[in-house]
Amino acid sequence: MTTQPETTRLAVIDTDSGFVTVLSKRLESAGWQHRVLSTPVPPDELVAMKLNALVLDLSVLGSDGWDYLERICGMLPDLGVVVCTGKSSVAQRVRGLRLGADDWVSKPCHPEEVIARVEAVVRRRRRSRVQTDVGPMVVGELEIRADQFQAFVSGQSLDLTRREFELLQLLAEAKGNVLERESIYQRVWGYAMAHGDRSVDVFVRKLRQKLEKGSPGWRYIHTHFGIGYRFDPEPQAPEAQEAPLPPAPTDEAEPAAEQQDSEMSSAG
Amino acid sequence: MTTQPETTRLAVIDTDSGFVTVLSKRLESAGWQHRVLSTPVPPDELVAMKLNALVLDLSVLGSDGWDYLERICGMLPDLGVVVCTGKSSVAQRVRGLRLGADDWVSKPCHPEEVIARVEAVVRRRRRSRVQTDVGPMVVGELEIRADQFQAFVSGQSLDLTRREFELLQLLAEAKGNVLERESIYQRVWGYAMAHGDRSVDVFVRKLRQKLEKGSPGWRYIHTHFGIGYRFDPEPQAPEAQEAPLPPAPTDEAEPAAEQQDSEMSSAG
DNA sequence: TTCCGTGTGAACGACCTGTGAACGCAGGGC
DNA sequence: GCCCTGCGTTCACAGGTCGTTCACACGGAA
Repeated sequence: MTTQPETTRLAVIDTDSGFVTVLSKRLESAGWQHRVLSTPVPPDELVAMKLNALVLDLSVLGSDGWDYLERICGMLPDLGVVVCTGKSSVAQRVRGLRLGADDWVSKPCHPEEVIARVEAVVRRRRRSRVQTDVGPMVVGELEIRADQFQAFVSGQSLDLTRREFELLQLLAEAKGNVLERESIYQRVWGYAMAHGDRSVDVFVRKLRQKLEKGSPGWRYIHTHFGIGYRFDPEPQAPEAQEAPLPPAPTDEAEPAAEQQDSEMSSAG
Repeated sequence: MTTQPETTRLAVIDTDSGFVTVLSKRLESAGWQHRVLSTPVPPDELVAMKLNALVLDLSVLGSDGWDYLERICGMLPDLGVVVCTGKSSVAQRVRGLRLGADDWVSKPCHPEEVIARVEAVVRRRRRSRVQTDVGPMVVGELEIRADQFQAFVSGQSLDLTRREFELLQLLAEAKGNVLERESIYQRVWGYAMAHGDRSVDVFVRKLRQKLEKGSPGWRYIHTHFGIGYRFDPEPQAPEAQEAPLPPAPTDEAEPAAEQQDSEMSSAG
């Protein structure tokens, strides 16, 4: 779980158009955010790109290559750097690695291997990074904090259980899109949903209850009949609702619950 | 954290005596602790060696190589793995890297390059690790001194054992964030947590006992059901405290820094 | 209308966590 | 060499929480 999307942001500095084209195509289909640069970019600009990794052909830089490499690695210790360059000697490769490169591949090389090596570099960097920087997500009155496995409304926890939180997170990340039950189950529970399983429905109900309790006046989860659910925060009654108060947390005698889904169950 | 080993602990699994001899000699003069193994060692034993890195010739393992590689990488996510093997195809290299290897070198190769690549892998791992070492950390009534492997309350040691201290330090550094059991185990014990292992719980209990003894009236470790633990010092009973000390007003002494969230209280 | 999908409440059981204690191992003192 | 002590691991039990399941009521679609 804690599946934060974590797409990889990659830049390629190379002038070898054939190689770059093939690599780009492959990156495209893998869904990586990437950018091709044919000239050495000042380290400051690289910083601004917020990259995860860099594929660099040293030959683009001529004799300044070593300096550039060292500067980059010094300034961006979190950046994964894969040097991908033509023929090289052992001494050159060792020098590059010692200057801070994470890997060194010699052309000609297969794009798939380059990608696999970048993945390995990024994977290792991510794994050892302390995962503190997951920005909270704000939707409607909600603040969804992955680092706390919890959602808040004005600083107040909704007391979600783990499953409830994971469901909410999944729905919120797909904001606006309808998710089928099977897909939800698959991604939250981790395996295929058995036919007739109502777990998703039950959890949606629990989630709605807690959302309603913590953020009345908003509707977050919408049912799509015969399909599944969609997350989309909507203020419900534009007036008289925004008071940040929890006035009488007694039982839900919500008067303004207009159309459907109020309580039915008399025999409850 | 986990402190010390400035030196790199490396194992080499290979039967190529010529290569191994040259490599060993070079490692020797570089002052690395290393060990050469000519047979595949069970993953458990590798764990016990507390390695930083492993150089592995897949051909030693025959067709079990992939399994072995995957198992090792799964069990020891912090271990740097460099596959160093004979001829290989792109597909094989990609497979190895995807299974968790950090690098792949094809023989024949220069020992210096192998060392440089191991260095790069280990560096990547260490880089993000250290950073917050030196200054004593003050949280609540606690003073956590990494240089002493000990925590104090008004100068009085809590008599933490090493594991207890490492657990406390890890939790405290992640202050405010919920840490999953698996993550805690991985980072304190150094390898993947076996299913059903209760060690983390037991140590949390021991830690809580010692914290309660030394700093009653504060709660430090909070349980998050189904997830793990969170460190956040909270004064428990604002009154009835002897208020003995003016805790060093350094940076961290904020008790109620974050909005408190619910945590599902154990024992309460 | 009928059929099927969804909302709802409740109850059961599985799982999770706290806790105490026993075990095995390693190191130090005698 | 032997014993003692400290430490980390493992086991068993207790209590609580949470997830699943069931039965039924409601609502949309044919």
